[in-house]
Formats: sequence, C-alpha cells, structure tokens
Amino acid sequence: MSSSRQTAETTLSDRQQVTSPGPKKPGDKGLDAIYRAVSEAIVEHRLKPGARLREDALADVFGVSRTGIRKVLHRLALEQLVTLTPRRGASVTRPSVDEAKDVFDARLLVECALMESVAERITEADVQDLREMARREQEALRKREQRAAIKFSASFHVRLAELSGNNTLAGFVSQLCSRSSLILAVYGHAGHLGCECHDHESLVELLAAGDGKGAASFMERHLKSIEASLSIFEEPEETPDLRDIFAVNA
Amino acid sequence: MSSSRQTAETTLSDRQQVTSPGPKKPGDKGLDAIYRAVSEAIVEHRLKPGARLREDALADVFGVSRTGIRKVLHRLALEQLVTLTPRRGASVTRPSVDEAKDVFDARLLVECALMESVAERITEADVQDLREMARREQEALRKREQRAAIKFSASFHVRLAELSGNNTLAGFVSQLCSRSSLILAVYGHAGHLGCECHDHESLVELLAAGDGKGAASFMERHLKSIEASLSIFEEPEETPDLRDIFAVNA
DNA sequence: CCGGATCATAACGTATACAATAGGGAGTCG
DNA sequence: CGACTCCCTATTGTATACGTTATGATCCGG
Repeated sequence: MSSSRQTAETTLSDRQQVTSPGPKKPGDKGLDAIYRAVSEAIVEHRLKPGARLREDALADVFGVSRTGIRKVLHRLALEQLVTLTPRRGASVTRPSVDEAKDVFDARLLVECALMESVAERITEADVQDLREMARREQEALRKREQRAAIKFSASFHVRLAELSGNNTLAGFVSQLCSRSSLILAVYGHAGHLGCECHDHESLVELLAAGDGKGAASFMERHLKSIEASLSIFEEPEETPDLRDIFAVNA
Repeated sequence: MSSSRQTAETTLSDRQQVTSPGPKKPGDKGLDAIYRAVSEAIVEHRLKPGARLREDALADVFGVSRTGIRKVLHRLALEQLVTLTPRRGASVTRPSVDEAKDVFDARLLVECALMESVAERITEADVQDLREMARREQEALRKREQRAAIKFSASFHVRLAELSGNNTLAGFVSQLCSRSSLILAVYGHAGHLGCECHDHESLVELLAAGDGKGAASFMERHLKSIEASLSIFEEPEETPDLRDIFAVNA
C-alpha cells in the first residue's frame, strides 16, 4: 500500500514550506496562498496525476486545519485540477483522452480568437513583459529545468489572454492552461516539452507588429503542434490504468 | 438600511422547502441539491443581485449546518454568481458593465463557434428535445411567467452547447448563461425579456437542416440583439451603486 | 446641535470533535 | 490451496464551539 501513496507523500514533503507559517491569522489570505502553492505544484508536475491528496497530510504540511484544506481542495476540484471521490478523498486529476481533446479544442477556439484583440490593445510595456517571460522560459529549458519551463509557458499563455481585456475569457484560459499541464504530464513524452521551439518569441513579435491575424494563425499552429506531440493512442476500452500503475514514475 | 436587506430575506423565506428534508444524510448529495436550489433561485431572479446571503439564514432554511452552506457559497463564488466580501459575507453578484461586456463577448465567441459542431452531431432526438424546450419557453412567456422563461432560455443555450460534444466548453457556456441571467436582472428592462421572438425555434430548424454556418450567424444576431436590448449606459466613473440602491426594486 | 469615539452585537473565519463509510487484512471454511 | 466473509482501521463528511472583526448605536465632548 506504500508504493503508490509514497509517490504523493514524497513529492509533497519535498517542499513543505508555506508562505507565512507565522502564528498570525490575518484572514483567508493564507488559504489563497495554500491554493496557489498546491496549484503551482500540480502545474509544475511536482504532484503527478493520480497522486492522492489526503486532507490530514496537507493540513499538517501547511500548518492549518482540515477546514481550510477542504476549501482549497474543493476549489481545485471546481477547476478540474483535482478529482474528489465521494468517500475516497482527493487526488490529482488524471485527464482522459476525451478531456484532453476538449481542452485543446477549447484553447484553439478561445486563444486564437483572442489574438486580434491582443494585437489591438498591446502596449510596448506589455511587449517587453512578454519578451522577458519568453526569454526566461527558454533559459529554463536550456538549463533542463522543466518544472520552471512548464510554469513559465503556462504563465505566458495566461498573460497573453489577460491582455485581451476580457477577464472572463482570461480566466477560462487560465483554467485551460492548468489542465493542459496535467495533460502533458500524462500524455506528453518525458524529455519533450510542449513549447520547445521559439514559438512564444515569434508570437510576441507578430503581436508587437500589430499582426493579429498572423498571430492567430500562428497560435493555431502552435497549439496544434503541441497537441500533435502528445502520445494519445485511442485505447479507451483497454486497460489503461494498469499501464500507468506498472510505470508509476516513468 | 432595512430596505435593501429586506428584499433578500423576503425572497429567501418565500420558498423554504428543500428537496430532501429527510433525516438521512446519504453523502454530499444533499449539498448539491442546495447548490442547485440557490443557483436556480439566482438564475430565476428570485434572489436579485445585491441580495445578501447570510450563512446562518441559509443553514436554517435548508436544515443543515453552516459548514455545508459555506461550501455551496464558495462554489457559487467560483462561478461568479455570488460575491464574497472578506468579513461581510456573501451576496448575489451585481455584474459591472465591463463584466457584462466580457460575458457577452465570451458567449458570442464560444456559442457561435460551437454551432458547426452541433449541426454535425445533432440527432433527431436532440432536435425533438430542443423543440420541446423552445416550446415550453414560449409557453412560459405567453403566460407571463418570466421566471420559468428565463430558466428555460438558459437551459436551451446550455443544452445546445452540450450537444457540441465538448464538455469543457459546455461548462463554460453554462457559467456564462447563469451570469447572463444576472446581467439581465440588472441591466434588462422589466417587461422585456432577452429571447422574446421565436429565435430559439428558428435556431433549432437551422440546426436540424444541418446548416451550421447559418446557425452560427443566427446565434450571433441572437446574442447581439439580447446585448443591444440591455440598458447599458457607459457611466463607470459616476455613482452607479447609489442609483441602484435608491431604486432597489425598480 | 453636531461630530467623534467607544462599546456591544452580530456575522464570518477557523479549529476541533464526533460519526459514518469504504477498503484492506486476517481468519476461516469449502 | 483458494475464495469468501467479517472486522478493523484509516479517512472523509458533518456539526458545533470559539475567536475575530466589522457594523451600528450610544454616549460624550465641543
């Protein structure tokens, strides 16, 4: 019973520091910090899909009671990052093939359509900011720091969506990017990250030039190439769970 | 001070029956029923924007403790249906002008794009189902039962999105429709409901004929006409809150 | 008579305690 | 020797209790 659980525990206890472990309880701000910590850990693949998230363990790690942990867990469940099984507890969501397809279709639809608005509204400061984010992502990739690279990549896409001015759609994109990270964790190749080439840098230049249509088509190719790089074999009726169980840390 | 609050209390206690008040607690299924009840009440405008949702009152009404109510309230807050002020409690969200614009832009983008998929995948049974929903909406409108009409209208749009086969985007549309109901409650005219004409029925026939592009453009006109019917005066820097406070039940 | 400060109350935020349930292990029977 | 059953434990679901804080009223001073 220790093998599968150990994975989650080890990954979790690997970084058991909370932002403010002080005795003060200013409000529910601390809960939001815990939410960000867990969410980031999931996006960075430090918590892999299928990892169990026991309330007691999380409460102990973050120094709060189960009450706050439950709130965070339910919020993550609403965003489809964790799956809540009625009496079994929470675990990091393992996206199905259909879910993966839905998420990428949604990203294709929303993110491409947003490019035109972004191209119209983008400022020079935004361009500088995006260039910096793309640069840091490339630097992380060069250093083989895949965790940081994944986080920067997701942040880039979210930042881009925020520049559209539509906060509602930006929120959707944020969720979709987080779920995409889960999908990459399950169906992506080990050494092959999603955005390897200099796609993001090229995208920034297109937007800086005000070429909204060009950015949209580029984003379409970009997302499709990521989706195409996934190892999605249509085998829903076989025994996919067993394959994962026998190769837990693959 | 009592005028604005009284509205919420009265509307709430107007219907204090829960789906299953039995002594049995099978799981968190009861919580989901409470969530649906509150969500439906908000969508049907029985809980108007700005109405305060006190935890104790809700707990008393539904016969559960504050714990479950808190979960429901936080879930509704995640969907932007209620607003949680740190130490002030929960209240039905009063969408701002910018939020309204974002929501309708998002609907325009997503729902129109979904029409093509729907036209390809729709079956005869789906057509019959949609026709029935549109018919019931028209019947409710004819009887001047605006609450039921609003609910049926939102259900129609959600059902349509579900037929696209993309559950992720369908979930987004569901959220957007709920928020649209809030927007209509704030910025819509009293007697003028959103989908008055036989737009939905026409839409069904276009989809039944497999005309995805036609349905998309029709949906575009449909949503734009709803948005155009709103009384959105661009006065963000004025004192919009005061105007609403002085005309609570307008 | 008006403005400000203090205090009381009411509501939320958090923690703790109790109860229910599902899963696993050991024991036993066929 | 294998499979089934029963019990035990671990973990979540729910409720209650306590602390904190913001709001509103009252009282005092100017």
